Amino acid sequence: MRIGQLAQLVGVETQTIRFYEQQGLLPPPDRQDNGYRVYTKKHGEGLAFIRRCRILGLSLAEIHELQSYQDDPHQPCTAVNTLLDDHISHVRSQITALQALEKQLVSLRASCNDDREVEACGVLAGISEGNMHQQ
Amino acid sequence: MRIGQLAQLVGVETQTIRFYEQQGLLPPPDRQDNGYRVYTKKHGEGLAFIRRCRILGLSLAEIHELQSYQDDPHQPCTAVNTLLDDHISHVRSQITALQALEKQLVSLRASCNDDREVEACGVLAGISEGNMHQQ
DNA sequence: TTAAAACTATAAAGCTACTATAATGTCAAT
DNA sequence: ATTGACATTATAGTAGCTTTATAGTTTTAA
Repeated sequence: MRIGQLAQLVGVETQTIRFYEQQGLLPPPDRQDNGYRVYTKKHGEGLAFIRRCRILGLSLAEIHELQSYQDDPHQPCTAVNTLLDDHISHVRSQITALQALEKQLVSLRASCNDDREVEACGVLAGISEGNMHQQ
Repeated sequence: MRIGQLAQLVGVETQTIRFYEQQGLLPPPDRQDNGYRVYTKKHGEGLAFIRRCRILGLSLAEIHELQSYQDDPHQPCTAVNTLLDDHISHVRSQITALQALEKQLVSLRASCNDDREVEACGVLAGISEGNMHQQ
């Protein structure tokens, strides 16, 4: 199959496929006489793997790491689990940070209503004066 | 004051100050005969405002928008409040997405322990087969 | 048969918000 | 005179693509 079909199959843009190849995440496929890339089912699986990892929030570097484990199937999978554990704690700390931020924003928003002039806006005043009661 | 002092005062790097100037977020300061930038208290306040906005997660474009409101102090501050409301809902949807992601990751992690070979790793199998029970 | 539409190729720039590096110039102190 | 701390500009790098430009190929329609 050619790049456009693969792209449609997995739901990405063709440029994204070329980009992954360039980044070393997808093996370079064979070429037709005209230079067009020819993909196999294996490529499709590889690409789908990458996309699912991306949906899980893994970075390209982390995906690369997972692929290196796949290439050596008889080592223990501790490293895989550790990678995931690290990622989970990363996601958790992001959540915590965003929740703290939400609190700050909501309390800032409560310091104003819509019926004022910019000059007297509680939100702008709050930011300007640093009344963001941190943490 | 010169750029280094301003940087230390507000807690940013000198390059960041030049960057904000280049992006039109800080007004270009006067220069000494040798070309060095000379900053006033006003610049300090402007920079502090930018930094507090950044801590609140606002983009440079949003900060720019806020500045344009500040320049016209007698219009109603509805737009400011709307900007903040939009940002709050943005943050909330990020939190929601990350919480869903965390669930997915945790259940994926539960499908494996450390005592397997990569070949039998529940995590890798889960990603490969798309057992990520979405949503 | 030919011309347009659709697909492919490469290379390079753009996006965000900086950070880092390079090469150079200025100033105070030793 | 030279070292050190500071300043200047210009350029590239970061992540993960997306967009644009330019060009060649294949397929479809007139």
